[in-house]
Amino acid sequence: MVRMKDVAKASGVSVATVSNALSGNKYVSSELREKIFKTIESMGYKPSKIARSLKIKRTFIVGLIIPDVTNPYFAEIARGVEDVLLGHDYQMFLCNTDGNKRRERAAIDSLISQHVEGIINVAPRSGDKDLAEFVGQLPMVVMDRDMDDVSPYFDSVYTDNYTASAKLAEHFLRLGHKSFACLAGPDDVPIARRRLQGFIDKLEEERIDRKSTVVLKGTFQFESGYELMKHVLKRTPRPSAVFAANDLMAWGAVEAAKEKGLKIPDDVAIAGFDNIYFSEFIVPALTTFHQPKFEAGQIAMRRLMEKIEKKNKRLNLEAKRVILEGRLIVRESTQSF
Amino acid sequence: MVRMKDVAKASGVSVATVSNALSGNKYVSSELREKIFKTIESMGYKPSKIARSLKIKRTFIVGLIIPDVTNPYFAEIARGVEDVLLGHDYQMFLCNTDGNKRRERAAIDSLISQHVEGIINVAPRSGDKDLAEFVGQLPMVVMDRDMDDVSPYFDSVYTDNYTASAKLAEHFLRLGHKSFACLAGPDDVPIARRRLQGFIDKLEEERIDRKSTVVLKGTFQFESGYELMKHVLKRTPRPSAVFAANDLMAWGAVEAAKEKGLKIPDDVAIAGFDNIYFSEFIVPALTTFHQPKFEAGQIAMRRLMEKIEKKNKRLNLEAKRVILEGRLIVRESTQSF
DNA sequence: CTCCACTGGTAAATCGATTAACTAGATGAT
DNA sequence: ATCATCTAGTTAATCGATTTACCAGTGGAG
Repeated sequence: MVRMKDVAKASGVSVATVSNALSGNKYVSSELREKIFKTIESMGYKPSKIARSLKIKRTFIVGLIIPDVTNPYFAEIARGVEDVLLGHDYQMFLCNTDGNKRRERAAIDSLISQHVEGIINVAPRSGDKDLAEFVGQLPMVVMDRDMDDVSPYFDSVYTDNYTASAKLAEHFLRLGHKSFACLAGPDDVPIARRRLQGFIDKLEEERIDRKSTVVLKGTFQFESGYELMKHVLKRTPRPSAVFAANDLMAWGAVEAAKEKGLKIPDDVAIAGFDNIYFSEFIVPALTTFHQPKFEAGQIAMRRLMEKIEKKNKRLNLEAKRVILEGRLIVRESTQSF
Repeated sequence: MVRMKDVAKASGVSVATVSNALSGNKYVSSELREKIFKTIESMGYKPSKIARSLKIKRTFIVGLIIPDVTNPYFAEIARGVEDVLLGHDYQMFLCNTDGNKRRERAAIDSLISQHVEGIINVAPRSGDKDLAEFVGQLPMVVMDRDMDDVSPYFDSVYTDNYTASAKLAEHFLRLGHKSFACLAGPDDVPIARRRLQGFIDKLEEERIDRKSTVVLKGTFQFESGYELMKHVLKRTPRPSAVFAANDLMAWGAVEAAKEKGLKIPDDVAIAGFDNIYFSEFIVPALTTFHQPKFEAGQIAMRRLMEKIEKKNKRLNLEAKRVILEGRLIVRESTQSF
């Protein structure tokens, strides 16, 4: 491996001069600079980012923690994050947690000892106290966690899930539905609770009998939606409208309904949440609440970048919340056209 | 930040002893060891991987280069790679290239200067000569590139695309189809050429008139399949069977056909390639050639790990090719049940 | 009683960069 | 002529670990 020292010797200058020529931090005569660049080229010298990082205490690396890249929702966020990174010459460590608290914790620890400059933590399962432990250790932006209690510590970027699912409820009510099933997410995930609550509250507000609403808890995965829907379809009377906590579950529900020979939306209407890429194309196309995933990733990463800059200037940046604008998207799974 | 030096001072020993206690490389009396661990705990010391890397010349980081995580096919490979990594306490840099040669090149350069220990390069667009430049610089495993010419340089893991698509052709022929359309991948992607060739050759072998086969080139993306299919459906006579170069394109083709009010598979049969997770669930479920994506990621990563180990022992490991076993999966998009 | 091997620990060099402090020479103002 | 300033470079300390070479003390063999 060729080091800066070797380049210096070969071009008859000191390492300091090579370093200055490279960084432009101090003036180096164009004569020498040219000479140096030539030997760098000919020797195939590549500066060691490791050594550099050790000295300047910066790595230009961030960590992205998500439950699962295989989930199109998270994959799109990841692309948004990367999009911003690319322009800044940063690298990204990717960690999947499978929604496992222990793995999430391990990921954060590992990222910290790798000296990442910041972390984007998507849909964390860790409690606020767990996260609070890392306050001050490094900048972190939390996504998809719309509880107030994290915000004092870290920045957050998310959709107002409560209002969003209320809109879905409204949509169902407008269509005249009177009996409902909710395929909810895990109880310990804040956004899952919010989505459920927003939906339920709206129904109550409109004086729908609470007993006419079935609530089942699942895991945000396709299989989960499929299984829960099979249970729902065994009930009599059968609910006429099903709200799934995300598109993957809605999709599973659709499959279960089709298997039973039910017509969607006539026999049963189904809506999801997220508007993942594929929801437009499955049959029937899914009614859902659109979340700007790519943009959310960008926003979160830009915010993280700001925090990193500020931190390096020893400035403190107050924690901030960004509430994303989403929108209801009505498609064939709830309404015939 | 608390350094090893601080821990040493606080426990009244030298840094060497702390280091030895931590690594177990040299014997440290249990008395001291305990004391050291206690102060480490109380001071919240976390060893700097940067400093360690600089000294021992290892980073325990690998790079994964893929066209796009948003594509479920690559996402699954990524999970397979990560699965192996996790057991070895490695971290992974993720780079998306969007199939862009320049970005791929930039990714490799960046990864090298980050001192990754190896790279898994999935479906590279770079030519063999481009890649050859990195031979000897670091271990690399190439995936989804089934050309012989890369193999002398780097390990590779892939499916025998030629034989696989021949099987799909056979399947169509068995069903009695006589006129075909191929929605192929980009011409400069080796596996795209192989898939096309395998299909075409099998047709010829069975004396299908070449003129009855339409070949259109696309981009492996949903939209591309959709657009190409629209062109195909304008032709008279309309082909009765469509082979798309991957599931995403097949899916797009399905949508285009449905839009025209065509029945699948009766009016037109459609098959894809890859068997991505969702292909089982779309309607009609897709006939496709299954590739073991997660397992392929695991295999590639295990192989890379071997190469890294060998390299660190100054041993040379010959380049090797792993041909994966896939299988034909027949579903409703080609055959009514 | 000496010598040697062994044990448990330390001092200091090292990895490859950055950068503060310094220097030698040139230029300019008074 | 003297001193301050500027220019273009160098020397050496530093980042935070690992590891080689060394040392002091102990115990056993001869």
